[in-house]
Amino acid sequence: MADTLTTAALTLKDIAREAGVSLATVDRVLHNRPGVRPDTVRRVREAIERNSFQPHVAAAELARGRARRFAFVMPSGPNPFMQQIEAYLGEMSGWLSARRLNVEMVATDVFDASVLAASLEALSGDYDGVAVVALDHPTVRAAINDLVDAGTRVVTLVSDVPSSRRHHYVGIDNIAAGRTAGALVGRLVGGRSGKVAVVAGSQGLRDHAERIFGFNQVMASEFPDLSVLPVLEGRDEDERSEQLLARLLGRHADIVGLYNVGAGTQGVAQALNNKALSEAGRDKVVFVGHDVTALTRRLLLQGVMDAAISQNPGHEARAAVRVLLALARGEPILREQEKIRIDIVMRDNLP
Amino acid sequence: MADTLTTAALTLKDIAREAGVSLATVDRVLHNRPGVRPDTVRRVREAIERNSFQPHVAAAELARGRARRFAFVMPSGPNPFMQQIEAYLGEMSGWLSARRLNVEMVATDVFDASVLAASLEALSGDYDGVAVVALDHPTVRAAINDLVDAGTRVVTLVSDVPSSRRHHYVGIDNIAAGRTAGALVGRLVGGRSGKVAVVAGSQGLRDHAERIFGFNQVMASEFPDLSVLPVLEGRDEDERSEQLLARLLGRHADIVGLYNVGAGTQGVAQALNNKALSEAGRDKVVFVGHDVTALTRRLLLQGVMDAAISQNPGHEARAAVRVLLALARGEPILREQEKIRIDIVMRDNLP
DNA sequence: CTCAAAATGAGTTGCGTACCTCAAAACGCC
DNA sequence: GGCGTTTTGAGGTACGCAACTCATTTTGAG
Repeated sequence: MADTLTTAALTLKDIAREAGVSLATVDRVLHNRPGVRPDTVRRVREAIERNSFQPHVAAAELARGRARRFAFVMPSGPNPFMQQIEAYLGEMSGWLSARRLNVEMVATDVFDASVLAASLEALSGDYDGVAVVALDHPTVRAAINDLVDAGTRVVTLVSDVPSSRRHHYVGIDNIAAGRTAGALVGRLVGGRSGKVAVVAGSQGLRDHAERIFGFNQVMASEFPDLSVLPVLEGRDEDERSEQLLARLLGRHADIVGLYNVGAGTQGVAQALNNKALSEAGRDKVVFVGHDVTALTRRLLLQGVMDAAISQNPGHEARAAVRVLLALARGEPILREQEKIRIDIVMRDNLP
Repeated sequence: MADTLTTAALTLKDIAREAGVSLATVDRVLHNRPGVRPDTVRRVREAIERNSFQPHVAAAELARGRARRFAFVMPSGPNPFMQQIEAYLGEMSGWLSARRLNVEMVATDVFDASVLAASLEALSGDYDGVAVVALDHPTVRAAINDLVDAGTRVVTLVSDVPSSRRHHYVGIDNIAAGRTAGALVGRLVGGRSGKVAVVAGSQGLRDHAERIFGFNQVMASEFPDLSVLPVLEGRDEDERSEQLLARLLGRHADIVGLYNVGAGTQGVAQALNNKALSEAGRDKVVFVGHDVTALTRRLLLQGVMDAAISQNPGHEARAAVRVLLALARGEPILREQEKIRIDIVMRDNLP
């Protein structure tokens, strides 16, 4: 009836006895310290395996004494999504200090490869772990690899550098996110045929490019009645996005759907709400965008926006910390837990 | 540039000095032990506040010695959703044993109030925390309250007993889940008018009843062109669900949408796939159901199912453990982290 | 076989807290 | 003021591990 999921609590002493060596030797093996014969190492490792021994986290943490230092390297501009991540880190402060973890925010221009790389290099040696919103660029990749070589744990956050040797990526699969947006626009348009507009920050940004790729994939294969118009590059700025989109809406009377890939949501919404349009008796344009912010929340409730694709910023913040901590402790990572999901948020499941 | 989120590491000794008392007195205050004058208690509490002191989790954990025992009281039947929860708990076994946490599974008939209550009462005193998939019934409520009074931490899992004094509920808002299902069916039907079928396990189950309530709310207010047919009670059984639904589909040629509230998904899908129907040249029925399992995953990929409302079972399992642990340690709960979201899962964002 | 180098054993200290004991001091009551 | 009671102080031990020292044993090269 009662089925236990955990094993008895062994200690290092038990392992030492099992392996027929002293505590000191087990300690050497456990921490990869030199001066142990390969054969002895094997014996100790086997004893650890055989008993599926887990060092007591609390004891290990207590014994090492020094606190751990983590750095979060984030964009300096006023980006609501990044501000949310910071806010959620702030909410964890009690959790962090109870574990003697120091988390520092480092603001930098993440869009300038050399500036970002310099910021990363500056952290070398001082930190146990670094989370970075990374630009995918050779210079940045090199800086990340340098950090890793220096023994610092590195996770990329939101935006990945797959070619680097970062230990982990905390963020969503942006191609799948684009596909999801495509499926939503297609389905919510509801059988009408017509054109679909796409507004992005820049196609040079890896995440935006990937989202557009996924979006087009789905539109082409599953919704032949909808044709996707060339991407508007709004640079994530409200004014520019509004102007570009307004012009496009004026030119094409049969736009039935809209995918806003990045920020600039305010401008996009404004262009859609334009009086001239509604007076022309047009159908509502299906509007799918990204992220749940105060603005998109309002737009969803008002019905201006139909769905938001979201990556939970709180989850990302906590996952980054947990992954860095697990890496530093040498604990396994709970992949399922740290995986960031693509959330579809509509009015009725607003978090 | 670098902004730290945590404070200096104080110890109990520092607090004792600050408050002008001895370590022993601080300890007494911290653990609500008797024998301290109210005035002294206040002085100590103030010193703790003033320095926002946090006991070192690792040290506390190490010092208390004994392992903690948690029990998960779950339905005994072969329910895939519950099996997933168990599986995810199994995946945590390393994490658990590194923290000297013992988690035991207790299978019982959660649909029989007196049996469930007896199972709960039997746990009294032996466990630090209990997570229970609870039936909302006065007898169960009393059993939960008894556990709480005995000092055991109790969280309800998946299904809540709001009137009890359980410390926390780990699960979704089922009314909102039903609303979300309604919005999805309504939107995905795409402007067609017709009838909508609803299949539930039983309207006597609190979560099913709440989902249906939310579903009807949205259908009535937002989709006047769709009329909801009386609920079919399939008792979460495949065969029964299939028969009931097949009969309904035969009677109403204009069914355009279907909401499956609980399990029995296999049967529902079979009824929809019936040859007789497809040969009649009917439109596809929009099918929205719950939970991502091997089956619903396949149905989504095949296009039989259009969307699944999901509560992440892995998240629920981990959240339950974390909440119990935080409660036992007297740590604050990260509400944002432990909140279970209503996930909308379509083919392209299948996890 | 010899001897230096490598491997190992034995032991210590300290991390911050929980939990306990015992003695001393402060207190309130008559 | 004396008494018993309550409150407080002082101190110790234990938890499991990291990190270190130093002595001792084993090993392999010459």
